[in-house]
Amino acid sequence: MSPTTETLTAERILEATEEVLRRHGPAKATVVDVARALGVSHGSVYRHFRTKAALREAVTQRWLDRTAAALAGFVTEERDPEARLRDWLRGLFDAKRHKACDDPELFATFSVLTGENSGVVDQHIAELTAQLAEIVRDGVARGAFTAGSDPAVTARAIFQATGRFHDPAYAGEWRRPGVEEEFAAVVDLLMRGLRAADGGA
Amino acid sequence: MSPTTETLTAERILEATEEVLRRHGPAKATVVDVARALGVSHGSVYRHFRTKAALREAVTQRWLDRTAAALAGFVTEERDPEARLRDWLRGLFDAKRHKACDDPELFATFSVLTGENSGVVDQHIAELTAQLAEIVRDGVARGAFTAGSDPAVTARAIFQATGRFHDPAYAGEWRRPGVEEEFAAVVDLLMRGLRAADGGA
DNA sequence: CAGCTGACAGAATTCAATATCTGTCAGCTG
DNA sequence: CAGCTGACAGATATTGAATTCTGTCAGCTG
Repeated sequence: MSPTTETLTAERILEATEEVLRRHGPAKATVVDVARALGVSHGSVYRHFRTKAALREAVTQRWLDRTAAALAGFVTEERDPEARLRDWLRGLFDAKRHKACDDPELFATFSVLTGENSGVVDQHIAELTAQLAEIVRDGVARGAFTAGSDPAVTARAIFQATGRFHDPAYAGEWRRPGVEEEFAAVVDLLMRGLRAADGGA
Repeated sequence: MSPTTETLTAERILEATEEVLRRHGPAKATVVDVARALGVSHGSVYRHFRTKAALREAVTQRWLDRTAAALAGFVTEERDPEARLRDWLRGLFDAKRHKACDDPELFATFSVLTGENSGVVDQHIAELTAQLAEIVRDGVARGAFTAGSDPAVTARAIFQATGRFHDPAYAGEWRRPGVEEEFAAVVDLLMRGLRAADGGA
């Protein structure tokens, strides 16, 4: 009765766990459900993940890593740093907003998971701000930006200042009319603060 | 047995309700408790507030109004607009942070209340951004700021960009070492974006 | 013998019975 | 008679007994 006869891998378990979470939600997804979906006993799942918490953490990490990977492209491009920075911020906002608006239940599920796994989230945020710092550093090197002192500090400030447009806590606001304008206003203000004093004029 | 023999006023009920909330927390504070604290029957409380929700809403508003009033001073001062803006933002951050750190339980209670009363909170935020807009408008008039288009839009952007330092959702972060620097970095970036192009040089 | 199974103990959740609370109102009281 | 009381009905919350889940492990299977 197994869905497939492939060997049981961590990857397949993660896949099944995501599916179970999608179907049952975070409160009712059990590891027995996951095992059933894979056609194995739940004891087998524990061979790959020490605890249910570890399994959920791994799913969370996978999810967050996908987002980070999608944004990495903007970092290495050969283009105007300000444009790249704007695109990166917009990319993050759009990605989150689409997830939140297209499938609110799934998004709520992952909001619960991220709430449970602050360590993984901290790591994710560190990765994102590192990407931002890279763009800022490049902008400073090219004379497009004036980063106060440390690009990493500036990057963190940019990330925090735009929190309303990527922190799941604010997901409810992303449907409201006017968010677009609010996003633009915040980004514009930040970009003006970031531009080199000579203004590129 | 009444604590006092004064007539029962809305004000006295609000006072007692705050006390009951402080003692019992938001989940266990009942209107019977409030009535008992005042030495009256709970029916009397309903003479002044149609529902328990209305009572809690009024308490919430009182609480938020106090914060807003404390900041209003910075708006009308005759000083460098940038300094006033910085002081206003710091004032908001310090006020919230002290409330959150000095009495975490009470702060949690009010976080629950604000979560219940989004209408009142929206009004409070509108008032705060109006104060900000006033400072921005003044700064533009004096040639200290370049507000992109509408001071109100800029004010909203400033408020949202500093959300991490006043939104109760982030209260947990306010104890961490480094918040001070993060706050400074965000505010500096915003101030640079706000300053007139001539830089006041 | 590497990997899986399924019975098991203790932890966590559900559910229904019970207790408490909200909001109303007829009547009391000063 | 303006304002308060307290009994009441329906709604909500609490409790603890019964179910379900997690995590382990001795033994089965290919």
